[in-house]
Amino acid sequence: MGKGITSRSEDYSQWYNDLVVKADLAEHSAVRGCMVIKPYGYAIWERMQAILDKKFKDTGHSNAYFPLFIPKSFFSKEASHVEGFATECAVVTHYRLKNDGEGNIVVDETAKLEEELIVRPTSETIIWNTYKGWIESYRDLPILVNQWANVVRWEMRTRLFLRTAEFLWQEGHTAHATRDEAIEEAERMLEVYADFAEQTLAVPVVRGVKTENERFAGALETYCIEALMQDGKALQAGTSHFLGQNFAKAFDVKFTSKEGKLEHVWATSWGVSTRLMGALIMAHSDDQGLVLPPKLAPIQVVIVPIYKTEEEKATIDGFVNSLSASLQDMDISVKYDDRDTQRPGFKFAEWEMKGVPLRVAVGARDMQNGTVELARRDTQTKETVSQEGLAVTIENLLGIIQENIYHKALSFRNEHITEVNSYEEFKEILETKGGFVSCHWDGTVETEKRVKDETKATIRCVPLDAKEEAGTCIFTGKPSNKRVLFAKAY
RNA sequence: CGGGGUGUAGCGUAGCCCGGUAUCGCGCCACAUUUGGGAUGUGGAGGUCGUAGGUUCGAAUCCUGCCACCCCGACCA
Repeated sequence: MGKGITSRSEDYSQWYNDLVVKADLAEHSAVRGCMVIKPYGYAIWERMQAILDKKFKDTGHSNAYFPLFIPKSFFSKEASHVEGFATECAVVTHYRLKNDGEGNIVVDETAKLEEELIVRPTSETIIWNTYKGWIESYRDLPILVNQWANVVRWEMRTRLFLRTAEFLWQEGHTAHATRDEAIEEAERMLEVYADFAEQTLAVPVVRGVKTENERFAGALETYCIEALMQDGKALQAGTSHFLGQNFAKAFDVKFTSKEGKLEHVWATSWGVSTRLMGALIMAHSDDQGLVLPPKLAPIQVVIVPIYKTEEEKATIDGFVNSLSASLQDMDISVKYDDRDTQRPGFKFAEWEMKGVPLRVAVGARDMQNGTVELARRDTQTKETVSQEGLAVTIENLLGIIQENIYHKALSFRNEHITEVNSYEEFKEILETKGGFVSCHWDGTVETEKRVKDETKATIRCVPLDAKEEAGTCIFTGKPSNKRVLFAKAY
């Protein structure tokens, strides 16, 4: 690796790719713009899924599954939604292949579909087409459904985890009787995401709403969480949309209210994807490799034995077996790396690369002294501790590591929110320091676009906690009543 | 999709300008010595040089098409 992450150099991209590959998370597939998620990478995704899924259930949602293919006509029903997705879809036009007689498999032109099928770029349309049949009365509402699925967007430019042609995600699609209830749902799910990012991923996020320009195609309001990466660029980590009645109107989904009136339902959708893996990697990792917060790490503790003879190994095995059992009782996942094909130093480096939060090294010397060596991945420090009460020591330390990783990321993020009051200052900060730039903006799409053209920075969000404050737009000088966050983004 | 770059063993590469069947390192296999931070020695295996054509007595090398990947731009979770 050897390329400094903290330098904010152009090597950052290369560093990221190397890290992903060397930490054994993913690789490019033979299929354009797609990726292969390798077992270790997928284990991290499964942790995310498990934790998020529980949060969804706890907030009253159920999982369901809808088709991968969406008839083209569904797409043209919601005008702004079409515009947002029309240019980036994979389209199925035929349903049969044949042998051309020369040993080549070719598309059978006679097997052309009447109506093309779109590989879902997101499922609003097919889900609302389905919900139409599920909803008649206010008694059928709310519908609180989530789907774990893959989606495809034919992106021009791809990047492992951050932007791949196919990606894994969850998408929640809810239907409500009232506007307020739908808004409440969208805000609730944003908070679920924000809490997950901060408490589990240890990635601090800014909660906010998108400007009209950056809003989801078909939404009235897009709530988002924005994270900051170590190179000073922002990353949208999750979104929750208040869709108003747009999809209900497009798909004619009506219900009879308590008052006996026929009304269109109110909708939300929300999602996070394997992009969170990218956020995790770029927020915490260093030149030694991945740094995983304990709550997410598939392996929280790795134990490496150090021995010369089989007798020593047997003694260590006995100790490790009982330690592992205690840790597992505490729901701490343990890996005993007793491969005799690798030396200890190699294992140390390998598990550091994979981001295991805590390493326990036990040798003959330790067995005599009744100690072990604990090595933290986050601080790269080592200490020798007693074997007595070790499981509890480890449990506590994992908690401390989780906190430390979060606070490190939090102070970095806070140091990289810079308030500016002039366009010169704005450009200066973007060029030299990066991060979020907090400033006044006149609220127009035009200004936003011009700033983007000139600086590549976009409005990441209008923070939900932005305080009322009289000011003037740094670009046009027009009045503004709150600050927004600009940044260069992934 | 526009501009630039790169494709040579599992990985990273030299060779290409100036054509003569491929270099080095890591990794891999065997054995020995090793084992508290990525071991060392000796021996060994592994390559349709991205792909399809063309030029040539002869192509990794020159020419053309195609494909993939990387970087920049437009687009985007």
